Amino acid sequence: MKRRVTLKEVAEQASVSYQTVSKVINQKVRISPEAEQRIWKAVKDLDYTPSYTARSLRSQRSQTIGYTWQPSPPDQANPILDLFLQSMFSSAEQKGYYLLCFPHRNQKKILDAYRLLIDSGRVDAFVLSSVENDDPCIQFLCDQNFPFVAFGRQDGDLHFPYIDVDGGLGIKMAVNHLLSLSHRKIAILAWPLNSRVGDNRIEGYFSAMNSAGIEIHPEWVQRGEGTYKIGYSATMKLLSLRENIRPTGIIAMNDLMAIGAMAAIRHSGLLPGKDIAVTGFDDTPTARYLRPPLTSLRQPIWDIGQNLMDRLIEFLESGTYPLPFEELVAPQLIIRESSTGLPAQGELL
Amino acid sequence: MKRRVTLKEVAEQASVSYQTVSKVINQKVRISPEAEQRIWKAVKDLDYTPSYTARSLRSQRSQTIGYTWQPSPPDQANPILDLFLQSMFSSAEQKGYYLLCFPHRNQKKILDAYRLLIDSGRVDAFVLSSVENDDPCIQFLCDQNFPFVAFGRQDGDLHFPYIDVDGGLGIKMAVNHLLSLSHRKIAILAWPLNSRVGDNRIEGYFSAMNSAGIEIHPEWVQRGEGTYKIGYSATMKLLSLRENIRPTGIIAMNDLMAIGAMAAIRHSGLLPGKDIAVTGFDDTPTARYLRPPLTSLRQPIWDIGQNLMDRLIEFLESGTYPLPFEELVAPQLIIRESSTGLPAQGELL
DNA sequence: ATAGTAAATGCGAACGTTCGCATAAACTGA
DNA sequence: TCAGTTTATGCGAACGTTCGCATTTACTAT
Repeated sequence: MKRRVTLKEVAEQASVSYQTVSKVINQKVRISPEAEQRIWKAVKDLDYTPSYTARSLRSQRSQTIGYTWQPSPPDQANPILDLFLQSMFSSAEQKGYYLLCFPHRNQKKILDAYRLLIDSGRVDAFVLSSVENDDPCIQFLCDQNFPFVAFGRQDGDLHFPYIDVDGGLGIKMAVNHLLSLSHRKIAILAWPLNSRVGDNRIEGYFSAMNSAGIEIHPEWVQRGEGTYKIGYSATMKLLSLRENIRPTGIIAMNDLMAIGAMAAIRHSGLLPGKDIAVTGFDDTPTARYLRPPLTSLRQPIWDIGQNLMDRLIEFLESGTYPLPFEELVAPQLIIRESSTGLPAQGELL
Repeated sequence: MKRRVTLKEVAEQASVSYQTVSKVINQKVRISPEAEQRIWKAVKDLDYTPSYTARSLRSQRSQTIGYTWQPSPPDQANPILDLFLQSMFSSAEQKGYYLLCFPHRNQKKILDAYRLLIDSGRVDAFVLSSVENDDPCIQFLCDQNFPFVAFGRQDGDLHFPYIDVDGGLGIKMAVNHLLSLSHRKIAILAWPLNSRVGDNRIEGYFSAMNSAGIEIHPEWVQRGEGTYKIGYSATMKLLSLRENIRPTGIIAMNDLMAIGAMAAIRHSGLLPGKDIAVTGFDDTPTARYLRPPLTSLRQPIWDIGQNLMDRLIEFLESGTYPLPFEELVAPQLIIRESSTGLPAQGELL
């Protein structure tokens, strides 16, 4: 490991004061062309790289953005957040920022982690994802007036810059899709009460069904954790309803529940897609490889990550957030055989 | 945003010099109990947190580890690396280190990124993954004598600390599994020539087949990128072989190719699992939800990430790597219906 | 020519630590 | 009791920058 090249050495080589070199490098001052020439040459010859540490000690900025996310259980990896990460990187890198990732254990410890990162001056801002109502982190960062952007919104009085996917709209699209295929008895596999994301999404179901003038039978709303198991058992319940209210279409709030639903349908001697239409949410990589391939809602994750990062950096450098301060984007319905019963065009062989 | 609390303020409050406070905090010195008491009280009262930046400027260490990985294409997310990341975080956090992630574009730019991170003093070490032969990053870091550990090995003279999964052993396990099910004509969907990982894995195929005294028909070795499409088309070729050499078992080097293989088998009017046994590699989350569920090789990613990180930090703090310097770990064969034709015990409903 | 302004560069200080050495105080043992 | 040793604390410097102000030099306009 070679020794570090400092400003002073560059200055000596270029026969100017080291402070002048600093100014030239940061383009803080106009200087005679010859001197500038000399300085850049010296920088290049010596292969000088500014010390990040010294720079941020002096300027009190770390050029680093903190990010944490819910680790998904090993057997249930979250490809969406993987993509989200990548998109943020690619955006941050171009502007000369780095991402500092740290793990997310229980809610109590996470606040300490934020505090430490802020107090020790390691990060200039945060990105949050998987925002829920009453998320203490949001409250904390707002209180501290520390810069951040969020992937996900929150009900309530707090105002902060976010981008979120309009889950209600997404579900509405799925319901309308089934309606257009002449389904009338449509059930939903929803999340437990009082989840912000879940509430948004189910609202879309109510609204779409209402618009179509369909009365929702209470049994059609099944709630539970978004697991395969719940999807399976809830669907079994639905299929055991008496014939005149037994659903012919099932909307699941994520792909995993939809997969469970399809298994339940098959085990009941029915064909998912043909006899009962199923849709998921997230369009996980698995969706297209299922039998039948799963109709699902895809979120524009890449754009969201890039946008969030761009806005955050814009704020850090200019002091104001670009508009829109809050934004809701629409997911895209990817139609496959699990809802139509027909192989989709251009899909896998 | 409140102003930063510094050592000097703590010192004043505790009526000692600020350097003494520093020493107490870092446990560099013994001091009278009363003074120590006062100092800790002041630290707590003022809610003092050392400035990370100042600290690392002075001590020339950043307590930060750099990590980069190949961004997987959006439609083909890599849940394995997601898990790998998490395991490293959880290990690093406990020791007070952070992970700085940065994206991985083309090979040329990545070297510049390493250089910048090193020269600007932002990281103390790196973790590499997806190591290939002749990886220029490894060469570079070895040349610079900059600390790093790798997930993956390399053929050649370079010595560096790594952990790798024994892919050859994994494939051997899969082949032996099929042999034990009385398959004799076993084909392999392999990667293009001259991929280190691919070469290791196919070696296991050759070796297992040899040990069983089976002569490998050249057509049984199909090569191509590890995509669904290649898996599909290669399997179509295999199925069109004349009956006496048409394989009854197919080993794929990743799950995606195995999925393509199963689709090809089904489209040929055969049943994967029953008529033709198929195995994959990686045990992606998708594997268990396929029809039939896919037999696959699972890598102990979590342990690997933790181990690598522990060893790296150990090195940073003590100056020597704990043994073993190089380690090969075995994957685990997860047996499901795609190879046996029978529903596995304890699997999904 | 001469004050007045603009442009080019230098200088000292500061950011908040850690580190080694110096010093003062207290304690040992004959 | 006094040199010798240990223990507790303080002090100055350094890490490599950036920043604002001071200074010098050159240039304009009367």
